[in-house]
Amino acid sequence: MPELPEVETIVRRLAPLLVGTQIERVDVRRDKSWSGDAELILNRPIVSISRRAKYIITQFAQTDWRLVTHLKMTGQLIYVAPDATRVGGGHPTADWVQQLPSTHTRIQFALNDGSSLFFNDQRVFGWCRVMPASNVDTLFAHVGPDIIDARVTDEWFAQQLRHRSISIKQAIMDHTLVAGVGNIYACDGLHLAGVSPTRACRSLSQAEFTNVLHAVRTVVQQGIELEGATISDYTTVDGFAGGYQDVRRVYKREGEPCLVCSTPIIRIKQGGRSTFLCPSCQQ
DNA sequence: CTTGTGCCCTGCCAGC
DNA sequence: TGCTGGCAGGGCACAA
Repeated sequence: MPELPEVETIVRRLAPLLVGTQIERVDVRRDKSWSGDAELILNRPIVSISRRAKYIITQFAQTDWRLVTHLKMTGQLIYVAPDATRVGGGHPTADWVQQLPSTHTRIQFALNDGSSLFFNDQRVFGWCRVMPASNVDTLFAHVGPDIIDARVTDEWFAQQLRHRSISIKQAIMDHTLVAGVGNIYACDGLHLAGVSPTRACRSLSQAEFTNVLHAVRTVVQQGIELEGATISDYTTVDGFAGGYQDVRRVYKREGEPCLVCSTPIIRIKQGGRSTFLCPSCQQ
């Protein structure tokens, strides 16, 4: 489940590989995963690849048309160099190369340097869209600042939530408020903060809001440093796992001991989503 | 404006 | 063994 750290990792790895190259061909293997006119972005040097919230934006020279990608839960971007080696220097095992395109490959991009980029997505929730820059602005008009953005101050964060009746967990996952936080880092952040995910926002003090904000930021930053969490489908662009899953605090650790107090982690439902918490540390 | 619900889609897995 | 129903979930449309 790619969240801000996973998408950030993908963008950091992909940018130096793709900037300056041109997309020569787009092979749409599943219509649902693509919209817009691919011709508008073909054979133009890629100028930049960036991230906003969990969206990936690719800019091309001399055009306002952008390629915007959202991986949703199971999307992957996998880069294969011209000689079919992994970016990380791993040996190109036959099975790894032959797996691409796989049954889950929805879009295949052919670059002018002979490399390929595969957009894989098991559940077909993710998408790639060609859209003008103005539509990208519209897309982000109602997306809050990234959780790691310095403009999210302690005071502003508390101000936004102080009178809300929704739970603190649902609030930090609401990307119209702050963007980039999904289930993994929301659960782990609240555990680090020692705050119950079921607490209504309006019951938190200023100190607790500050505590929660800083804790969520801490785990998100840790996720970036460890190149994301590989729990189900996420991989780095060269097909390797991230490192955050090994240090995660509560997410998908139901029944396992709390890292702080050894109480078994429990799972509850909030708004149709699973929430993991320590019933002792997070009263 | 705020909050809640259902939908999109596929593969996995527990249970029979 | 083989089938089936339930589940997972980010973002959005829509209802209340």
